[in-house]
Amino acid sequence: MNQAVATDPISTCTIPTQQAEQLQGQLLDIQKAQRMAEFFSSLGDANRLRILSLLAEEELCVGDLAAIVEMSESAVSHQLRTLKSMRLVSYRKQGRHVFYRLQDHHVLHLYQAVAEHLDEV
Amino acid sequence: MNQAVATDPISTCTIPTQQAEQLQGQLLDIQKAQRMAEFFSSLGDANRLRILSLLAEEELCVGDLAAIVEMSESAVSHQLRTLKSMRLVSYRKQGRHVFYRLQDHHVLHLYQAVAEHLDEV
DNA sequence: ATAATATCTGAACAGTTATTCATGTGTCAA
DNA sequence: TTGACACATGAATAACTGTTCAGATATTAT
Repeated sequence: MNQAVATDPISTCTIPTQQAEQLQGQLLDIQKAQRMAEFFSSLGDANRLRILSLLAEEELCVGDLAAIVEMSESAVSHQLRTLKSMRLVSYRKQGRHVFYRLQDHHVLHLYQAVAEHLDEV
Repeated sequence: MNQAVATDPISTCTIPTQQAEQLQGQLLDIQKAQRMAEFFSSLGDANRLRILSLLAEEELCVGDLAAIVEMSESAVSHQLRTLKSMRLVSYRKQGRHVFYRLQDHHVLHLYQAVAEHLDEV
């Protein structure tokens, strides 16, 4: 149905229009770009990274996390919420405690890769 | 000199204080956490990712980038500025054009890793 | 029940960020 | 020189984000 939509010609300055159109095909589509951006953003906060650095060692409850990173329990809870929504952490409830842990080690590898990358420079 | 600073005892709820102190040693220090957060944040914007996805293919000037991603040249220039400050892209000037390219392929690998990670779920 | 503990939640506020707009700089062509 | 083009920059505005605060929920102990 909506194939061959006549879009405006791309007004380029150095490359031919045809090449520009081809590159537009390579272009990361907006929705995926948005999802990736949200993922990276979820790692784009120092306190969330600090929390993750602890959870990389062992599972911890909110109160202990808060005590160790020296943040309010509320602030930690809010941050865990966003980490949870990005599936970076999961949790189990035990009595009145909630223990959080890394959801998988993909994240840890990413974290380590960037840590090393920044040391290089 | 400033070793053995007597800090307040950590008031934990489930783990012993001693363990909490040990974990505090494992904790990502604030300055490094901040640098890592800035790095991840620089990837935390859909338009910047889209720009990077093009530069992953080939070097491009600002005007062509703007035309392909359909943003104003000013907006693209601002974004390139932050990518440049994070050493994600570099550039060369040629006449009145400025050609940007990925600074290294570390970034590309990171980008690809996350792209795949998000496809998994 | 009541109180204390552990966590979560929503509103509010401050700080940050991305875009637009107007303007400035540098390069090329006529 | 003049004008057009490519890009950069600063200010302003709107949207977003992280924290605090007050209060809600749920669990355990008394």
